[in-house]
Amino acid sequence: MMISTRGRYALRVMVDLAEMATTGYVPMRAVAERQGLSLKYLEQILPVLVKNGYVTGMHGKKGGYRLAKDPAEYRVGDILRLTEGELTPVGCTECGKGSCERAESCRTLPMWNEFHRMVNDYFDGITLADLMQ
Amino acid sequence: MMISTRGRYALRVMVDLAEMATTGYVPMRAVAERQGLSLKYLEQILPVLVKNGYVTGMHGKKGGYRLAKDPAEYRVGDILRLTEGELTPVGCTECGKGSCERAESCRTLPMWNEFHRMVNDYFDGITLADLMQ
DNA sequence: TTTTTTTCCTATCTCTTTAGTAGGTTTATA
DNA sequence: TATAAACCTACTAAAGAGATAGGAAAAAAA
Repeated sequence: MMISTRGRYALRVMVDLAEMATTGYVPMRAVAERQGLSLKYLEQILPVLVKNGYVTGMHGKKGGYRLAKDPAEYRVGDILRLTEGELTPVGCTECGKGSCERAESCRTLPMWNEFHRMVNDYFDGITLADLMQ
Repeated sequence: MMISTRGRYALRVMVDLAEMATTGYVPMRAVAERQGLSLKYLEQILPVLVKNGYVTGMHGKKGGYRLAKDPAEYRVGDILRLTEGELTPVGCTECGKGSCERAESCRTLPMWNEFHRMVNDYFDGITLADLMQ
């Protein structure tokens, strides 16, 4: 299983925030309840999104979260890469470095590289706006 | 990481067997050495391929393995599904059953389903023959 | 100024998977 | 009968998945 709950939940949260955009700051407690997810688990995922400027977090009473940009500005690929770590479906294509010394002669590597590209392209072609409504 | 060493090694072994086709039965010891893989680990993977008629195993001296069919007859997808278990990149699309009760209203599920289909189609479109030479 | 409500931070835990190692049994050839 | 191979089964160490838990900091309301 390549995409874990971290990335999937992050995505569901962000779509939820997108759909509740008019309501100002949305407390995560409400999102967790609507989505049937563990609040404590989500609290662990969200600071990453805040730090990278994807959502804005507001402390205290009347606080919560809201999207920092227009839903159409978010690529699903970016959100997944942020929450899951690099989207690397195969060990061979570990980001950047050619980790395998057999790379030159390997019969299967080109296939993995193409797959890696395909996966990232797929998710980069979808925005939060596409997932809404 | 979605595709583990089991499936990747199985594939490399089968391509190796395909390229050594003229040599009769090829002992796994030789394949392991050429590919730089643990013999003991491969010995654990190969019986599955034999049981499903992908390769033929021959006991004893002068024994070894060889492909049961023409390289063009093997789809990479089939080999991976056999050695890895179902190719399910996302928990939501667990084979057959709609495991999630939120399926109806889920904003992200269609994307995961489409992704699941894409992954399987990709690997089903490649044969062992495509990987050779 | 105190209470409440929220984000945020960090530690811990259980279960499963991954990637092997290890040792022995069976089978066929020389 | 010796040898070389497939085959079978158990074990293990490390990592990752999917949380739970407890509390600190901050901001608004009372």
